Amino acid sequence: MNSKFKNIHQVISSYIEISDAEWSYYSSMLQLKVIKKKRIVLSEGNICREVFFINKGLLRIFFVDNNGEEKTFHFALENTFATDYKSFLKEVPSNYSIQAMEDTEVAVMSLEMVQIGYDKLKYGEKLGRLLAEDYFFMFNDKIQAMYTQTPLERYKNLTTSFPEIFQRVPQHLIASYLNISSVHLSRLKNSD
Amino acid sequence: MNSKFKNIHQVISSYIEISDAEWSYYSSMLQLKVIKKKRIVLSEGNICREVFFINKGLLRIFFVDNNGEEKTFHFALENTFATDYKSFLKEVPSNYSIQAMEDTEVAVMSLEMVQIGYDKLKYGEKLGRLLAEDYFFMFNDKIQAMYTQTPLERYKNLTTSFPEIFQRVPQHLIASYLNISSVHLSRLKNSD
DNA sequence: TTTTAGCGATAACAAATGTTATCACTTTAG
DNA sequence: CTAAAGTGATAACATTTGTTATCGCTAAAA
Repeated sequence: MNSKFKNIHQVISSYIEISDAEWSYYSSMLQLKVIKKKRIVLSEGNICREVFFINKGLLRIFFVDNNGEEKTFHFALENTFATDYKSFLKEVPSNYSIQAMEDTEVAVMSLEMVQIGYDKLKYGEKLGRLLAEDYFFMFNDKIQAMYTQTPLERYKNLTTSFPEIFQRVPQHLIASYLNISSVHLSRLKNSD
Repeated sequence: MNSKFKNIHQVISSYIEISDAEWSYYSSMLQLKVIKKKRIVLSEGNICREVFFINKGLLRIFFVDNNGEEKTFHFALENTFATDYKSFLKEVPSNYSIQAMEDTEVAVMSLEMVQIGYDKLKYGEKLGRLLAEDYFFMFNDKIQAMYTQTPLERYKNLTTSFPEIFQRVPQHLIASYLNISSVHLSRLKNSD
């Protein structure tokens, strides 16, 4: 069993039962890649052909608004998946770009591999369902936070739920993630 | 075949293959209900025990922010599902309330019924996956709209994508759905 | 090493949005 | 039918947030 895929094995095992035989069959389709810092692995307008599982490092998912400004949609951390799920599954052009914020080691899955998972793994469809549900819940919480919290509250929550982020990405990207200007974030930080 | 469940049958059939035998078995677990206008069918803090499929009418999903003000999260229309999916699946207290905006006819599914679907229907897990994916995509679009569009743009999009809404729900609820004050929405409307 | 580009704080000002109050009009409840 | 509650427009004002510009500092590139 390739130790490089230990993390993704653990995560998948937390969702479904998967036998060693199944895993050795399935994980043989995984590809390990290292993405250099600042490298863009998906550009807006292209079809997203890969799901990245992050072993180490940090990916940033962003899109460009009507004024041509980048908005950071999500920071994808270790042991989570990163992709444009819609573009990937439906094979339509993506609205998103994905960029490495650090040298990042990922396990890569293709669409073919995911579909083989649905068809051939005993609990493949269930895995797909549970993952979609979990990411759905995550988005749900994000929307609720956008509705109910002020930028200052969102900032404070971030400092408690993920303090390392401030060491790992520049502040103006955090501002864009919070959907406020960098000047405003600086003000909020230094005013209480 | 009960004609009251024709709509939900069509929607499910658009996701998966389901035989007549399977459907007559499965649909026998459905319950038809009529919800009177203004009636609240889920209150914040309670566990959501039902998924509603809307035959006719309109449900409003909302939560209460830190200042005690209602925020309208979603308007659920004919031929769509409405629930707090997280509360329902995980059996945890809900952050949401659900209220009928009109006399509303729904087909009701229990958690037990949904789980039987996963286990017993040939493509039950696949149905669950595809539904979770679709609602995930919907939330994804909603987040992107919140990041990239001004309130005026969101308002205009609503007028084109769902014009009837303005006849069916009061404007101040639309304002809360757009996440702006009712005064501000009134201004936007009457200023260009 | 020496530039150059990126980053974050700050000030001054502008624009967007919220708050409160009032009013006319409708719908609903008794 | 009548009173009460709900609804939407509007004005005046307050607050939040964005924009532009500047500056010093640091990190990256030549």
